[in-house]
Amino acid sequence: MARKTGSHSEITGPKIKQSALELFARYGFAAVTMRQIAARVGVQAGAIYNYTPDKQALLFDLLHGHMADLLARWAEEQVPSHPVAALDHFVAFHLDFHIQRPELVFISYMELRNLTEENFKAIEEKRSRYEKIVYDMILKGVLSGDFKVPDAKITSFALIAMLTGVVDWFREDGRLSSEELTRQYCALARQTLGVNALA
Amino acid sequence: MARKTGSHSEITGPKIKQSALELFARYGFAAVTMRQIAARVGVQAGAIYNYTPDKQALLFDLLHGHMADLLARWAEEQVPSHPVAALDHFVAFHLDFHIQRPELVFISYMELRNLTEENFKAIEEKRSRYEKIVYDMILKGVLSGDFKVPDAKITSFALIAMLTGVVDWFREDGRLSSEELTRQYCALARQTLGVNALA
DNA sequence: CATTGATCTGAACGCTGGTTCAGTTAATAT
DNA sequence: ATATTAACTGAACCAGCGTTCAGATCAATG
Repeated sequence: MARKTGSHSEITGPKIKQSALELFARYGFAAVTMRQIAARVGVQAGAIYNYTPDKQALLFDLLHGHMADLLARWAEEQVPSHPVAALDHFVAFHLDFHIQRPELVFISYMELRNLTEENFKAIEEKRSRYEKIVYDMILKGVLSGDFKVPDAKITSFALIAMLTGVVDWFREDGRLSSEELTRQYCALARQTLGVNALA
Repeated sequence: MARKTGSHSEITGPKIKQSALELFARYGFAAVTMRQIAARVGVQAGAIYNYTPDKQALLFDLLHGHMADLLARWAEEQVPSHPVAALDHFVAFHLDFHIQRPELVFISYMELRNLTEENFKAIEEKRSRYEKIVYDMILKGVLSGDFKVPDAKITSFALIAMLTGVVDWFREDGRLSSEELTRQYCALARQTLGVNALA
């Protein structure tokens, strides 16, 4: 047998990406085999090579696509000019974006070390761009006097870690709705940045 | 050749653990081979099996030892009774402990999924114990009126994520001393928990 | 209906993985 | 000195790895 009825490039291609994502997230890049991915797609291992040059490219495409998507989405956002409103807006955006893609968030942190050096640099560059967005936002609020923080750089790291850490425990069907989650974290983020804090 | 001059069980044993730790942290459990570990120790792969039943046990011992150490150290601490002082104490303890073991912290998060089910449960149980300590601390402060937080459970996760995230970027020889770091994070943690916040 | 090209199979390639073990060596005890 | 044993080597085992490719199959085209 070869080529099953109804199989198309437009179906198999995305299915491979999706299967790779799920398996990488669950077992880790190094622990996942091409045959496992193929089995999940319903195809033999060799067929994958019609869609990707190798296993490494499969990982890189996922991570690179994720970061590109993140930056593109943020670029589309209409960010309020007032620092506190901008913070709320960012918290809502960041949580929403990350909660919708827990697997991508997971492997984006976990599998960086399995990238070749040049692939790693490409991802790192995009990550830095995003961190700078947060840093600039905080710095603006500090300069305007709306935020009071010990150190803008540290706070930017702390804020990102705090928000991104949510994907480790948040479940759509859990105790909290995503709206409620956003509300709580907006309040928490304001406190962390010292909004309304005494001089 | 066999048994090199000066080789002893008391030396090779710890060296294997240390080498495994370093390699797991750098390349990931699944990507590291027994031969790599052995080479770093200066021994053949087979020799490792005089010290550990298999690769899985090597990982489990590292993770389990780490969590046991964390809980044991905390149990030794003299924690102030006042909630804000207790918070400062915890922040200092947590940062200090984690900064001194970045590799263990790293693999404790990364490699959980490479544990067998029962090994995973053993680690998870200890992790929950630690999280409960933080949760209880926060709850006490909320009840006493010293902390103002949107949700004690969420805040405990956020606080841990914020603090533990430090190992991703902190370097002993960087811009910040560890004392300075602790000071900054004590201030940040107080803000996050709403110390001195308006009703 | 015949042909073509995209899609996939199935088997193979060379290699490396974790693990085992008979045998060798060096430290210790007698 | 000799015997004993803990510590280690070196080779082997087999299963499984990523990847390749000649050939089979199906969908689409003219």
